[in-house]
Amino acid sequence: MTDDLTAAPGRATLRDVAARAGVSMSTVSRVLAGGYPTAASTKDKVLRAVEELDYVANAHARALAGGASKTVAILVGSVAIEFQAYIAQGVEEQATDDKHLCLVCSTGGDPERELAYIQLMREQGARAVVLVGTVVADDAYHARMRQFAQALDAAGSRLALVGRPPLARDVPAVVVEFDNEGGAYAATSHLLTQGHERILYLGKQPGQTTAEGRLAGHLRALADFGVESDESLIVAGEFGRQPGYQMMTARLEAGPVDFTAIFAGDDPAAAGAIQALREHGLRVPDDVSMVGYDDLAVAADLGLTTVHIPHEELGRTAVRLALHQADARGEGPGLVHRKLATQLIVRDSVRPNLGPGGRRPVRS
Amino acid sequence: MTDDLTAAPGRATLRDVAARAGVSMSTVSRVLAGGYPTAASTKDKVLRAVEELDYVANAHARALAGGASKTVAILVGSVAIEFQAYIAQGVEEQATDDKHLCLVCSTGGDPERELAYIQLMREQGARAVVLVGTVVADDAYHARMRQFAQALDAAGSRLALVGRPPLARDVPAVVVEFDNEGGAYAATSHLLTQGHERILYLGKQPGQTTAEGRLAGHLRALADFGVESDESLIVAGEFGRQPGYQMMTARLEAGPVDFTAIFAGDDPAAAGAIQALREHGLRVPDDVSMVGYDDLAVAADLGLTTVHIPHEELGRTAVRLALHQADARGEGPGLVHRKLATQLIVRDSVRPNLGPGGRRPVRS
DNA sequence: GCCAGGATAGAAAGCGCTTGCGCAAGAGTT
DNA sequence: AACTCTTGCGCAAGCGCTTTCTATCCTGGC
Repeated sequence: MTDDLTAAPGRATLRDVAARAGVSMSTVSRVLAGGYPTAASTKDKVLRAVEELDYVANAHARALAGGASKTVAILVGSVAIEFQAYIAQGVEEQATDDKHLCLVCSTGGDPERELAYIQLMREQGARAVVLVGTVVADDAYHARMRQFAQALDAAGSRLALVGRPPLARDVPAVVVEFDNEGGAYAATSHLLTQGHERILYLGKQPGQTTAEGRLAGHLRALADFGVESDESLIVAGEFGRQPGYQMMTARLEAGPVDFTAIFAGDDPAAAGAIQALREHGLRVPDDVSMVGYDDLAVAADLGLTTVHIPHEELGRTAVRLALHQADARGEGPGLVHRKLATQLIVRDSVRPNLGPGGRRPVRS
Repeated sequence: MTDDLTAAPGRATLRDVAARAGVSMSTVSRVLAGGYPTAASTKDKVLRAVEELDYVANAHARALAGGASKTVAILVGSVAIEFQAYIAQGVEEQATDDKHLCLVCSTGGDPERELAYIQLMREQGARAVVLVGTVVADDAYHARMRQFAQALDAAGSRLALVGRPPLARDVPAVVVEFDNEGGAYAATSHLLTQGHERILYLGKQPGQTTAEGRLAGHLRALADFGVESDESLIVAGEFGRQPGYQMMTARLEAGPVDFTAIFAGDDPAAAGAIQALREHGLRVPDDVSMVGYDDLAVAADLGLTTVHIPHEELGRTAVRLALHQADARGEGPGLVHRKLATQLIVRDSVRPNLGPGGRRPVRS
């Protein structure tokens, strides 16, 4: 029915097209590539032959002969993790805009697999390899990563780290971070401005740069507003819904509600905390105010005030920088470092604190 | 510091390794490929040379010479759409399990781009191309898609459709659907069993097979329980949070609350509807019961009773079937069709209806 | 009218790797 | 002791495409 042209078994090659069009392979190649003077009649014949044979170029042969391969790879823990999916989306878009193909690999958060994939991407000749998400990094991992960065660079490719700290100043790589400290400062400032002084911080994780940045911003805001920080108001735990729920539950069962607001390390943790609060008869924001971080879908659903991270822009920036390293002025030899701003998104999870011990906004 | 081995500019080739190891290229190739008798000493020399030169194979050359390319492609509307991300995750996992690389492309829901990408995947020699998500399909689109399926098949590749109806019985492709009708039947039955008879259905979309299946299941349940269906209880509109909010708001403002439960076409729509209800002073499940569909994260957050779709399994099944077509018995010539079961997930958004006009459960 | 130079197109040399084929040797076979 | 199998490895032929390097032919300029 529709197969009048897929006559030949297998797949037509450049040679077949050339034969059919009655020209040389070089000519066909040039017509297809463009940018070379070709007689209209010849071009016609070639195009017709291509059509008739349903010719499809072999990308591998092309890459082999032509050199560059035009692919960008992104290694995520999982695309099913919203945060990483957004970044992947940005990477994919920018790659497409730059006429590159996007290879996505899930590492499952396993450093071993991540390293293995980088190697694989080297084989693929990926022009850029962007790494997203957290992995526990020991020294061996760091060393190999440095080596990879070097190797990729030597091969005209580039390693890009998103949301991770730079490996070192002398390692050629693109690093795109977002402002954890600044966003947290804004969030806590918002709470303080609304009269909250006893703010519970959920999600302290020593050694995890993202978490550390947020806590630092929180503490700096406290200090700037002249509010003493209270160790008992900082609870350690991971990010995520489940941990958030557990941290909150534990805190509620361990003692009194001696805080009027909560700053959850990320939105999912906030969601979990909200559930825990509800189970203890506490409502947000009626009884307790809450702010989160990341601005994921759940934040919108819950009406949660949070800190927006320009996820897609992070991804886009990473590949843009990696692909056009010429435009990018680095800090160290080859190191290009960017930090994107975050932004406070005010919704309905914070209420002014007017109760006993509370006070009106410090300024305006 | 760590670059004692990346001495050579550019990248070491098989030839370099062979020279360094003092053997022929063929030998190196065989050692690396394995599955060929090789003297231990030779193998040692080769491996050492590989190490010393930091040799990385050229995947393109390998694909060109060896034949197969070992990549699987997935075309989604956007990985930032949770539903599709889950499926992509499944595809990625199965591809990895089968030693394939996974190429992810976002079409933005544009049929044109989708078609263009399929062509590109043909060039890449992808072993399978899985299509996810909805696109408006006109006849021309259908015709070209059929042609692509045919062409991919002829090239030893395979087209896989996830969550879409088959193109035709005679088109070689893998089709993996999930049971919309059955899931909806279960959801509505659940509502009916809880004594709800006046159920508002949100999201009628003629011509959209997914939506049609769900509505059909809903109606069949109604019929089986001897409840007359009421046209006024079926509101047309798209899936998604925004449409859900709007459908609900419009309904609420247009007339009385003459229903005790709501069946939202998908979870986001349910979330939107819940917000609209709240804005009108109605609470779920206190005032109105609600069920959704898809079992996305928001359903867990909202405690929404919904229908679970085995997203990842859909993706995995698609590539499994596409890659091992031998195991798969088809319906038509080359058509492999699977329909995965869905499952009702009961949470806290449905309350028995005991009010006037309500009645105790029909059975049990 | 003759030549420089642009427009066109072909021949051929690879890109880096896999593999069929052939050739040594050492290991078994009668 | 002559002979057939393995085992181990090198040779060389491509895989399908891009890209110099050339070879024509045609045009205008002086």
